[in-house]
Amino acid sequence: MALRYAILTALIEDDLSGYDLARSFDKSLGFFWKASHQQIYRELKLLSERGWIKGTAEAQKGKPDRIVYALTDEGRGALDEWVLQKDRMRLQETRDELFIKLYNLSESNVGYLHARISERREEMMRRLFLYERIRRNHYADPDSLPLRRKGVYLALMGGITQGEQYLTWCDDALQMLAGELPGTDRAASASADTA
Amino acid sequence: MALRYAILTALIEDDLSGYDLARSFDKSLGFFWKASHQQIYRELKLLSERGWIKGTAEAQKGKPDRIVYALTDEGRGALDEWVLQKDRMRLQETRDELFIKLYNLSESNVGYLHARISERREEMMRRLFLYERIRRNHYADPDSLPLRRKGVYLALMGGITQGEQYLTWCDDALQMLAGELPGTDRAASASADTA
DNA sequence: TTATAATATGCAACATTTTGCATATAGATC
DNA sequence: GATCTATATGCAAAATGTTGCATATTATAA
Repeated sequence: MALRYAILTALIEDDLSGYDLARSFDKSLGFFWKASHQQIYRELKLLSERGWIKGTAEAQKGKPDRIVYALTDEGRGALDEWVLQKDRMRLQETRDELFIKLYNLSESNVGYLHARISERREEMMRRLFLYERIRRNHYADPDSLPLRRKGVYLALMGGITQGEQYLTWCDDALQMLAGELPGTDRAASASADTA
Repeated sequence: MALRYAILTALIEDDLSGYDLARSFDKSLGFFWKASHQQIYRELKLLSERGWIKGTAEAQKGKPDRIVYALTDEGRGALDEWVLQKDRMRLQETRDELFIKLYNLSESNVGYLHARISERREEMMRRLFLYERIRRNHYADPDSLPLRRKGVYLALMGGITQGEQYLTWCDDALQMLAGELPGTDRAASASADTA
């Protein structure tokens, strides 16, 4: 259900095509809600049928035509309503397979898990660079932002501080696991290092 | 797919019934993977048919019979394999409706969103109490733990530090939103406070 | 000149999760 | 005696999300 409103939210400021949306779900809003292009196109069709958005075909030079969607008044109204709906908007659940895997830590997988955590650290670093750049460029002085933008700023800060916490955790975990890695004197599970 | 392995993981140390599992997914492991009892019973049936777990009916005094499940050697093997499987175990995605809602911050919902963030703060506080108690009681000296327990410890610390970060964010957000709440001199949207 | 990449859209099948309902026992409460 | 709560298990349908495939245009690279 939330995807529907995430799409409407993305359309508040700009009219976008499905393709644009798919890319914007890899950036900004996508930090808090991921969606594949298949999901997005399906939802766009439904939203269009409902009259919450309106699509307009646009010819392009050198590229296939595209359908650009704009929020309608109904859509805007539905979005405003949704924001105020309480129902099941529970506390963020972590849902992370890596943690389940950590519950199974053993000599045979410590090298593997160490490598996975390293990867995640790198990935999170890259993501934080993006977040931070957006912050510097658009949210340097949060107090002077218009109200809506303050909300976006808070979401962004949520992402940034969570990312920083994650990096710290990765470092601690890597350090602890490094102390358990099979040393050079024990060749038995050396392959786990490079796997 | 991960639920399957989360269940197997929960069965490593103890034999449990579906009911026990449902409750344990409200605690410990459940901090990292949530599941309803319907999901759990269905998965238990599948796992049983596959031979990864084995159920034994137990008569109880004063309560309906229960089926207690134990991990089989095949199940244990499948779990060990899964831990080493790379495939799609991506970086944790936040997936939080509240952030999408924050993108829609306006005068008409600032009171509502302030209240929701307050609630979450309370909920996270309660959760952190639990985490911290577990930590004190079972993981006070992490370096002396056996290897598998070190993994559980790392997961627990992930939950704790993330929770602490979340609390900090809530405080910052509440402060910023408090400055935007409709004051007593503006009665227009006063109802949003109590809604 | 064939192949690849980026743009742009979409269907169908499958997997997973959520929601609503259903059933049964027994102690505790009103 | 009726109702509530906790224990204990489960089906069926709906909603959501993922994966694999399909198609079409044009620029660029090998």
